[in-house]
Amino acid sequence: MVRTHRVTIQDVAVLSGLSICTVSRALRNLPNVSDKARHQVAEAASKLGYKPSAAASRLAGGSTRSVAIVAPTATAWFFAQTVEAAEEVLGDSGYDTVLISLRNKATVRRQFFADLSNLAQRVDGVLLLNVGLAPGEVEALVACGLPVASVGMRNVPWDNVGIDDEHAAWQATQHLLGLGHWDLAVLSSNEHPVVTETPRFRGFRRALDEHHLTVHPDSVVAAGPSIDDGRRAMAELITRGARPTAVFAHCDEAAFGVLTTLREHGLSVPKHVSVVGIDDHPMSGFLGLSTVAQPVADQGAFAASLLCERLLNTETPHQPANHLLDTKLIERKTTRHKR
Amino acid sequence: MVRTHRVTIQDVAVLSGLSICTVSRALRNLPNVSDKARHQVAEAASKLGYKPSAAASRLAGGSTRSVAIVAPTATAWFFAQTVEAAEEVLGDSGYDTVLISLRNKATVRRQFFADLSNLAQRVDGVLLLNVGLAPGEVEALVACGLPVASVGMRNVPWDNVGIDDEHAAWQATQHLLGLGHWDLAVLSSNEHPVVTETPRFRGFRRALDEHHLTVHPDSVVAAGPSIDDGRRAMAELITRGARPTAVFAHCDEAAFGVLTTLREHGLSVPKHVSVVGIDDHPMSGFLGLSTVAQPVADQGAFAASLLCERLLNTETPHQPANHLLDTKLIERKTTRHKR
DNA sequence: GACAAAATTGTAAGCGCTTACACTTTTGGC
DNA sequence: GCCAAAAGTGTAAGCGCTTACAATTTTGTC
Repeated sequence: MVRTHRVTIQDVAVLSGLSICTVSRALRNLPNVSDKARHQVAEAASKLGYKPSAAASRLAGGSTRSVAIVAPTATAWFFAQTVEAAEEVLGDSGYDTVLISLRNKATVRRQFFADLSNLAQRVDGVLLLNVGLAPGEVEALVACGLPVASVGMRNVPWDNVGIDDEHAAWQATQHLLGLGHWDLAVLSSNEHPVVTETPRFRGFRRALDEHHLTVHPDSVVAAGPSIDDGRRAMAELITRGARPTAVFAHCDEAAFGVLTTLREHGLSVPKHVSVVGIDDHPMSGFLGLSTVAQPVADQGAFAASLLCERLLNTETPHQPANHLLDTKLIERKTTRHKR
Repeated sequence: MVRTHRVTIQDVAVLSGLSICTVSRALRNLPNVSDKARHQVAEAASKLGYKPSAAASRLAGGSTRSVAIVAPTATAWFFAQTVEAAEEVLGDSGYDTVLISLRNKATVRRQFFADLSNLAQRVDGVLLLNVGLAPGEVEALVACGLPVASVGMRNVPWDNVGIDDEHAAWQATQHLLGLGHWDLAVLSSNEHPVVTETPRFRGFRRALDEHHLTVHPDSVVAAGPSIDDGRRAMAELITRGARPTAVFAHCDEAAFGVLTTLREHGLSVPKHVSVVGIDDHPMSGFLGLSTVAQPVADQGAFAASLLCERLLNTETPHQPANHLLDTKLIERKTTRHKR
């Protein structure tokens, strides 16, 4: 195949008999272009198979036609689902998806925030997935000027889609308490600097409060959203001497890990210990894991569409909204009455 | 925060007392720059916190500093793992990762190949993950001029990292046959147009051949790499009236789905049916799934590093190599002797 | 030292697009 | 029909970088 010269806006201009400038405006649907011109341009462009150069467009002050998706880790089930759903929506709107995984590492995370100004010239917007923000980071994000949208975040000055995490955790915990358990352990997300300040932890605590129970520090353990982290966390709990009759894991994968460790220690579920998670992972049904179901792909797709909207009308002022999707407790076989 | 003017190469040139051109060369480690100049440039650049503009660099014929990772689907465990591992390596080499999921859809897939020339101007290279190639697609890829590397592919004119799929499938099947099973069913990847021509299917068939057994078409079913696909595939098998005493699934997630359906139908594993997969997914241990373990993240990281090497020396001619990593049969509890 | 060759550095012309501004044409009110 | 306002179109100046090629300096040889 011969390396044919790339089709530029110039070619379109010549073929349509108009100036580059008019072509540029027509292509981007800007005002002040006659219908006739628009038509000619559209025809010429499609005939030539013209695709604007992202680099040139960007350099001249236009858009990069790409957005960054930032996730605490890309391997967890929840993130793989939301990323793919978001990627689809973005792709349909003509945006490339630049994946940035923080790999659950503080250093990577710091690097990301330090490089924001740099990021700002490579993408048009940012989609944050459950990225726990430290003080000042919201400001840094806003300051870099990129439109932002997020999944699973709180009190942020941009559009967010999520579930009511506190409520979901409350549902799970309340379920356990309703079954007569009062010696509970909790796996809390390790993504936040302060484990006991995540919304899910708060929901857990609130449920205990309502039953006049208090949280024992030894029953709280941090875990990432993975099976291995769940395993380790439960093992840690046991090492500490905690012998809860029920465990609430902040996500199903962590709950799977908990099940694994419990079995390794000869503790049977739900006979000795009840376990509940959040997510409704495809394996949860098979394993009989009781959980609080949440729509996952929907969150990614929804947040991506909100971001696209922002990207389309950068000018229009906009009141950021927080969209909460429903969660539902699904009782299965890993939870039962305390004997 | 004040929107300060971006630091350009011009600023570095002025501060270092050299010309833009020399700075450009020094920054890219090109020859014909004195050590002294290199030093001054490096110092000035770091003092100003200079980062080259990807757009300008690209437009002027330089690189985009980003590569595309293309996966048949981004949600499967294997791909989430390899993508993250590759993203890390690429990131460390200064490349952004553009994620492209084919979403297991023929239309998306076709679109991707049709848009290759377009892709070529947005990224510097492509990392293909188990993308089944139709005739002509290899040529299309080569023609677009982008350096390519891949994971899990065969007979391709670029660097590849993978396992010996045929052998892995043979290992799994041989294990089943060795246990006395002769009525086998197989879940084969649906990603290829011809299900019975995937390497894993060939390994399956070869093992049968060696035992003078033949493959019955009703015992072959297509499935994607997901639990749900595995469920459906096994259900389909049962609907067809197949009553195999052992099932080989092309990946662990599909095997999980098989387990699910079997239980729904009152068939117990391994009493009635033996099941074996490939992967060694973190859940497989817990579920007792017999499987052929493969290094997963390693493949993504390795392929990414090979691609980076290609990217560094585009000029140097290069003999593409196929790197095969080892696999290992892990016998657990879902396989046992046929009664 | 003189001079050619080699090494280093600078000049300037783009890369393909956006956009301020100038210019031309159309529209509409009287 | 006339004229100002509105609408449409074109000109040209960059955006920040790469890269021929020209200009300059350094090196090495006799």
